[in-house]
Amino acid sequence: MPSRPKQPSRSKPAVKARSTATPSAAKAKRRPTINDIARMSGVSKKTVSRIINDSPVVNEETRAKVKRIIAETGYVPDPQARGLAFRKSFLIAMIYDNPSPEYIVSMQKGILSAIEGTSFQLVVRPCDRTKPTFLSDMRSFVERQRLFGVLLPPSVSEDEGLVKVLRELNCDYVRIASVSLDKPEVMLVTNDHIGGYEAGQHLAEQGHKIIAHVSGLKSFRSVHERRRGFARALAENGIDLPEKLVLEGAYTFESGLACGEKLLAMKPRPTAVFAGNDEMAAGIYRAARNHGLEIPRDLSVVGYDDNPTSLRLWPPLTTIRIPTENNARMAATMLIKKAPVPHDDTLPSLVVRESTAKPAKS
Amino acid sequence: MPSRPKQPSRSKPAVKARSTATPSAAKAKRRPTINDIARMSGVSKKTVSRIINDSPVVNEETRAKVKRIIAETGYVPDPQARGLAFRKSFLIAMIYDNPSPEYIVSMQKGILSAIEGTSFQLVVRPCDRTKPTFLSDMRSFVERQRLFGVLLPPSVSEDEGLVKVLRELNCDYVRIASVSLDKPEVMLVTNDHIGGYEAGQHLAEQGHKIIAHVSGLKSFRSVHERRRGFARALAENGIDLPEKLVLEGAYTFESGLACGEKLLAMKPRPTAVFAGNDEMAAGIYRAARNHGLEIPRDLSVVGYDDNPTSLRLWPPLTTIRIPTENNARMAATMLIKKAPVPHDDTLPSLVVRESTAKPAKS
DNA sequence: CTGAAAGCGCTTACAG
DNA sequence: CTGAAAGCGCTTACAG
Repeated sequence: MPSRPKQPSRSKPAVKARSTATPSAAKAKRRPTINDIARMSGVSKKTVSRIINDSPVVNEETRAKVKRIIAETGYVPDPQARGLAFRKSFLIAMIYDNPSPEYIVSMQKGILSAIEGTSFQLVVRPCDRTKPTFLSDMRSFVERQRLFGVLLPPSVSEDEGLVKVLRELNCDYVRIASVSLDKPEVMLVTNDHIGGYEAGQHLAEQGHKIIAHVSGLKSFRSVHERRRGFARALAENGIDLPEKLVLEGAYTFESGLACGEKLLAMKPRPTAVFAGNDEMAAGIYRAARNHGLEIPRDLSVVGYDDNPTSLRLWPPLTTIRIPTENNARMAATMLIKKAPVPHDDTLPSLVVRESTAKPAKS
Repeated sequence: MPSRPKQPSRSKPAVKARSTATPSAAKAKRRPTINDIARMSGVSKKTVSRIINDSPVVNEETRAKVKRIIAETGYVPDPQARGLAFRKSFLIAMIYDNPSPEYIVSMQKGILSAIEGTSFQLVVRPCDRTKPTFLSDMRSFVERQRLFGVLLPPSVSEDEGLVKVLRELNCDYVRIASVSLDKPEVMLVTNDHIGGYEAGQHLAEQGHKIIAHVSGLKSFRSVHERRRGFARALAENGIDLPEKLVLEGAYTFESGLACGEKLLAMKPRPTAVFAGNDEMAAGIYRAARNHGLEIPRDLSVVGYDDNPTSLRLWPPLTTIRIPTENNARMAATMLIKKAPVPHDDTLPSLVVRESTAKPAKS
């Protein structure tokens, strides 16, 4: 009912009320601008600007006074105006093609925690690298938004064409990938070979001899890295990983199921399998069920990711945990600071649950 | 190695090269501005502005000519400059507190598909309604970014305090909720009572008589709506839903497990249970396993959401599918068009899989 | 139907 | 160490 006029209108029409303003917010108090701060501080707006941007060449007394007034008024510079003058927005985009909701959300959480309290905002931008217009779409997106920078998780982080476009547009980026593909200050390496190694080591320690691997699409770098580490662990334990025991899946449940079916029809049957991710491990669970096999008694399974589903499955899945959120936080911090950030907590690690055991006596 | 100087420096320092510019992009061609278009078209920038903003008061010939030049040059107005002049950005924020990755990603997909091809971008903003600074955080976020609008999925959509702040700041919004809480043009109602009804009807049709319900936290509207529809279906089939067969969970796996344990210890034991979401249904699966019970032979289970895990479980879960992505697309379209959008495809619907069957003869 | 002027809230480039 | 002027690329308010 805020629409009933409270006073007879004056000769000159009243200031146009904002349509949805509540009556209580009688006259929405205008936010202070840099000019207000300058006037209140008795300095020029340029000096206020210097203080906003942490310029060192400001008298400490002046700085203190202006900062006090900024704090008192609650002044915050307008990101759009700054962006326009800087020719660069305060937007950071996450450009991604990984379809996993858990992965996407973990990434976003990490980025958000890194930019919390800064002027940056996170814009999300899914993409399809196979689309013919992929590069031109990305170019116009980055250019129009005058992005401050972009974060590139796999597999789009492996796209050299995209990276070339970003360099041309002078748009900062940080790539997250299983192996180093760029200068250290723009790379966050997830070292997937270590995860693969841990999986192989665990299975070898259990005493398995016939061990299979269901990989993702071989066009992804992570797939090679995981397999490489896995094979190395087996080799160190004197176990062979023949080609026919390595099946190429596609990081999906369905592909895991299909590869699992093939594997379990083999003679001799593998007693253990390392799935390239948890989704495919879930598919292998289904295949085992279809074959009347029990996990881990008849088949040990190791996944990769440690996604929530891995705990919902029965038995709970032994898997490789990747600190996605932490990696994303590090990468975003690198982007903002424009420098490598010391990080320890970014290595994949084995989580032993109940899907692995010694092989049955045969 | 682009850093090696190619020519002796001249007396006056050369134009500062952008640090990451590739040598090939010798002189990055400046993007055309509204001034360029005005000059090339022989009109004022105000007229170009009118055309950009689809003003009707432009001579058709003029409009055609300018549009042609815009197309030829590939001119796109700068969103930051427009935003500054409009005092409103082209950013749409999704403010959310629902923790489910699948839900978050489905929402984002729907919103992104609605804003594709527009000047809008999606900014993500998780929140915590229980934080004391929640409202003031939201206020400064919306105010600083001069948000075009926000999308509010449950349960933050139920927060009247937030909505009041948005109204005060003159920030458009659309709320997605299980039941109508606002004017139709800012509400997308998901009608959860229909989903609950479908679940109840299905279980009743199977012939169950002792049917339980594990709900989410009662502070959520969806919880009441789902229960209400469920109870109505049972009533229509002459089945009672006593208080003691309704347990309050928290939409988590763990709470589903705990409630499942309680339910399965009851005598007589319920032969069917409707879980308020799939996560809790997965917890009930685990409880059934702990009790040596088989689904659906000993216990029928219906979930809600139809998330990916529901297909990974064994047996695959009968559940209520909610068209989250479509709902989000509708809501975003409403926000942009500032009007209700005709939508049919937004009702929850039953998906029958293998977790429900007739009760065993007792 | 069209345009010149002023302004959105900042920063850069240049002086002093 | 500080500031006046010009400009970022648009739109509003006002004329004509």
